[in-house]
Amino acid sequence: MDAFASSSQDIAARCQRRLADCGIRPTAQRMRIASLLLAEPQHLSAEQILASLRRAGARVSKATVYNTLNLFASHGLIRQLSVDGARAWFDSNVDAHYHFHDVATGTLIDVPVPEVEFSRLPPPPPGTEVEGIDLVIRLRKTGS
Amino acid sequence: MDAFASSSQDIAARCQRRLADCGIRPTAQRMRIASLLLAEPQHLSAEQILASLRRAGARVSKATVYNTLNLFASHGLIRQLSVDGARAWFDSNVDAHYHFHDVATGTLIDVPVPEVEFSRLPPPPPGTEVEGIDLVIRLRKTGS
DNA sequence: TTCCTTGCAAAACTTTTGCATTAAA
DNA sequence: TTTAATGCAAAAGTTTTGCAAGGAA
Repeated sequence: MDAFASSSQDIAARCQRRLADCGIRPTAQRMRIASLLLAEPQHLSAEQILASLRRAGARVSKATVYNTLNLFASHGLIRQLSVDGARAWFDSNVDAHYHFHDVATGTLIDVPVPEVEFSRLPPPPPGTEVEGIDLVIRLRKTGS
Repeated sequence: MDAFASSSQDIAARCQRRLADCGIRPTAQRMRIASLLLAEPQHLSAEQILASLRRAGARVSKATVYNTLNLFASHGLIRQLSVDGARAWFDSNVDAHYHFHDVATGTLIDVPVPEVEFSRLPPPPPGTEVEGIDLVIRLRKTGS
């Protein structure tokens, strides 16, 4: 089942359901942020989200954007990425996957799990277990 | 050849040589930062380095620590890591390797390249080539 | 009402920068 | 002496927080 169904008019309805499933009250701001982010798999910064909503005429504050993103992330609706130290990226695709990172442009591209296979991985240290694997394949322009 | 030889008294001498090889003037502050960082493979934040040097009685400013770390990184003497969004970590091991990351404690542990084997990797998008692979294996305490 | 959410501004943090002073070659 | 590095303080950028006001149940 795909979290990003292709029908376009009822994104709001699906967002509302997903928030309800998490016990998150669907306020106007939260719905707008969810509708933007969960419309398709993408990577957005807090600032981009704020700018996009403001451009669309929404009344949202920076604090609410951050609060909401942290709230969503804590409920597993989105995932926070640390690819460069400069700022956080919020990934609306929470299925396991990896990333290409174009260092020059900053672009992030999803890499589906089946495209990477590990034939060998180290055992986690005693007393610990693997929570997840973050794989970033850094890209540069081909020097032809 | 190991960048971290085990003789202890001449760390300074080796640092001086490594700076000279990069054409970096070996000032007092740079030597202290290099001696601390390059003494062994480790992961330190700018703040940790500053605190450690001050504790040892060195006269160093925060600006110089940052300037120096950036300078070292740009010459490939150290590597800057982005594992959590909170701050940058500076890795004195510049040989290719991966990391374990204990999310609870923040601890980073090196994973040597031979302990990971990829049997499948996606081709880089057209016009790009792989610059490097950042692999972070996130760990949590075992829930026994 | 009662509790939760929002917005604003200020604060907190990390990192960078401008500029006068100091140290290195 | 000439050039580059340092320290300090201020600035810049991102994220968090305190608190009064607003909205939902």
